[in-house]
Amino acid sequence: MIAMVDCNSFYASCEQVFRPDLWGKPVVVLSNNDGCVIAANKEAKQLTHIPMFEAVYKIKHILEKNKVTFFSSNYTLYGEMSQRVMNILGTFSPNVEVYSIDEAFLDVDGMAHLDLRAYGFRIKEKIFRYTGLPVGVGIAPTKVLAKLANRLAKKQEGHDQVYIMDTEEKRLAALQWAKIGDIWGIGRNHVRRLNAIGIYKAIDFVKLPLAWVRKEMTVVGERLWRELRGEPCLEFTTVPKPKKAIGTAKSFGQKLPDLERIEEACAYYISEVAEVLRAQKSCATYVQVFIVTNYHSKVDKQYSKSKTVKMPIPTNDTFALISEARKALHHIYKPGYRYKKVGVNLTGIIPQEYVQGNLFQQLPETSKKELIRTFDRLNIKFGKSSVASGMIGTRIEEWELIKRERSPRYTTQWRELLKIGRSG
DNA sequence: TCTGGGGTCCTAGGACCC
DNA sequence: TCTGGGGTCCTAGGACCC
Repeated sequence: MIAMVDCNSFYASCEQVFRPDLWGKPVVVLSNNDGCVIAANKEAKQLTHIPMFEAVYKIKHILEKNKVTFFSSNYTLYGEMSQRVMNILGTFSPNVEVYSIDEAFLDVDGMAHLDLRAYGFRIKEKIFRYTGLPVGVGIAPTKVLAKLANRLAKKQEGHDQVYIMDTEEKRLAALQWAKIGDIWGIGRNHVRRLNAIGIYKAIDFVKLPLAWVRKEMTVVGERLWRELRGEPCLEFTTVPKPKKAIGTAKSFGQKLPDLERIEEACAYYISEVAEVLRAQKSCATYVQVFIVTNYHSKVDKQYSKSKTVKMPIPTNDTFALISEARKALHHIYKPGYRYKKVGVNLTGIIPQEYVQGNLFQQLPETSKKELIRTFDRLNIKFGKSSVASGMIGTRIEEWELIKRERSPRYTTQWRELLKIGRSG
């Protein structure tokens, strides 16, 4: 059996933990650049039926009328709260697969002697007591069914956030209950195509011939189909695999027509991803750079282009990567457009000890590697970008994204600790 | 005027190589 | 009238997840 534990309205809940004055009140969290709504707590969802990913400026009046508190996203806080939850889960099973910032699978095999229902409640109660975060728990024979059990735990009356799918009757009842789009892995497009042939419930999906599923939904669909029938097909991976791609692409705080500012943002993003690359002790073979204009705009001319370049030798050296990325950017940049975003992507990622030089280009000598290591240590000690490539420039405020309503980083910055007591 | 970011997996076609 | 087979690399797009 596999348990799936998932935090309720995770971002909104994190914000509320530190704001008792907001308990029981509607709260939403906004995307980067405060562009749209990415999380809403139960109260906010009930109150206004706020569609997720709706542009903030379109629904601002609804938020204000209903006194909904909104926050810019504070990933430092969410990431750290997530670690606390995962640490607690580690006390419940030796095998935990962290699936996302707010979800994990627990291997519950070999715990047949336990009362799984009581076990589920213990997880829920311990996490709440230690972190203040509410979670739901679903336990079932496969990952896809555990996700479904988790959904039942939250959506059906009377389960109190814990649901155990431990019999064939319960599995069939769940499939009967679930709409096809409730299934993990079946998104908008597959729902449309399945509806078109008269499939609306999960139970109808598992009755489809496998050949149809395989042909129309590839091997991915086949795995879902089998998992829903109780046959495990998805791996359980407790040790996270090294990333195959590391990228970042953030909208600018304002539209940028000129190459100079875009170059600086590009260099900055490369510094960020190169740091992640070094932290996982890897090197990248390819660098991709892309630029886009605002595709929502009806008045602006549209343009987007990407370019991938191969590094002479796979590397994780910020300076080497910036220099190649810059060439790629020059290649695709065209004047006369208002750009909204530049993105970078490192691919062809290999462990750093596998990097091979060639006859004409030597691997970076030890002193260069030591320099980069010092670079990373300084930034850890004194904060992000304390030392950086000169290519980043000094006018970050002209392109960086906007976070007007960010909450304090309560758990990671001494200066932003929660204060309790009378002011003054 | 304002519309997110970071990922994975799969498929297919074109260019090119031998 | 007839026009290979096996492979890599790159790009692009579609689907999905949180």
